Amino acid sequence: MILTEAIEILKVNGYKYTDKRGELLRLFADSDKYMTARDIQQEIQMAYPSLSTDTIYRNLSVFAALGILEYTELGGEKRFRFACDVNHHHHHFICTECGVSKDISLCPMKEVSGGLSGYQISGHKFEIYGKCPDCVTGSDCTVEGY
Amino acid sequence: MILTEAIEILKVNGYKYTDKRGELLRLFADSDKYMTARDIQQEIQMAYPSLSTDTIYRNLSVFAALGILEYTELGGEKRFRFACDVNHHHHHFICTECGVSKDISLCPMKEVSGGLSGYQISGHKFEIYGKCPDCVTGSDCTVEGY
DNA sequence: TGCGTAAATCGTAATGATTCTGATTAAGAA
DNA sequence: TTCTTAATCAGAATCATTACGATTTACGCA
Repeated sequence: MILTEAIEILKVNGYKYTDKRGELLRLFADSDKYMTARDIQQEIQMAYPSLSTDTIYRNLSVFAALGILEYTELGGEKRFRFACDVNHHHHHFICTECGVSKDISLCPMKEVSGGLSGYQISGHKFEIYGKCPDCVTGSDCTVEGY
Repeated sequence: MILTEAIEILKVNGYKYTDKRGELLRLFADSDKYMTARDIQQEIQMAYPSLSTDTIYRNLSVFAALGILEYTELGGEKRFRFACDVNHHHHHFICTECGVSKDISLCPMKEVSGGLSGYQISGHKFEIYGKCPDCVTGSDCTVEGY
C-alpha cells in the first residue's frame, strides 16, 4: 500500500479528502510502526496542534474499515499500521518498545485447520513480541513503551 | 491445573484463602471458557450477589500473576481461563460467541525464530477465532458474544 | 467562480472497562 | 482469644474510546 493508493480508496468509497486525513495517512505511509491513537496525536502535534481526538479515532476506524490500515490489540490499546501487501498474507514481529514491525512470512494456519472440523473459523492472529535490534542495543526509541 | 493445586499455589505464595477466592477458582476450574470480569460477575451472582467489582479484578490479576489463570485480550477486554498444563506448550481456538476454547497443539515458533536474529523475543501469541460446533448449529450459548 | 448540501471537524460530555482510595471486615498466626 | 495484616467493599477516579450537537469545509453543480 502506498499513500496515493490509500487516498484513491478513500475517494472511491465516497469519503472526502481533507488535509487532516492526508496528514494522518502520510504519518502511516512513512512508518512501519504500530501506533496508538495517542502516538498519532503526538506525531501530528506540529502540523495540527489541536486536532480533535474524535477526528483521530473516527478516521483510524474509517481507514481500518476500508483496509487502508490494519490493527492489533496490545497492552489494552488498539495499535494501527499501514496495511501491508494484501496479496501476500503474513504476520508480524512487533517491538514492544517502539512499535516497529517486521514481516513474518510463515502462517501456521494451513497445518492447523484440519484439526478443527465442525468449527467455523473466522480469523486468526499470530504475533511475536519483543525488542527490535535498535531497542535491544540502545534506548533511542521515541515512542512510549507498552 | 486443578482446583486444589490452584489453592495450594495461593497458600504457598502467602495469599489467604477466602470463600470468594474459592468460588472464583471453582468457576474457572469447571470451565474451559475464556471469561471477562463481567462474565464472572454474572456467573457468581447467585453465590455472592454483591461481590465487588474490585474484588473480581484484583483477584483475576493475582491469579494471572501466579500462573493460575492465563488471559488474552479480545474485543477490547481481558478474558481469562484456567491455566492449561504448563508442561505442554500450546495455543487455542477461541469461540467468539461463547468463549469456549480448544487446544491447538501446534506452535509455529520453532520455524520462525531463525529469521529474527538481532531481535529479542519476549513472547508470542497464536490464536484462532470463530464459532465452536455448538455455536455454529444452535444459538444456545449463554455467554454474551464478542 | 459562487452555492448548497452532506460530510468532516471540533469541543465536550458520556461510556465502559479497569484501577485506586479509605474505611471496614475477616483470615490465620501467636 | 487477640492481634496484625491482608481482603473486601462501595464509590470515586482514570484511561481509552465513542457519542453529541454545533460549526466548518469539501466538492458537485449551476
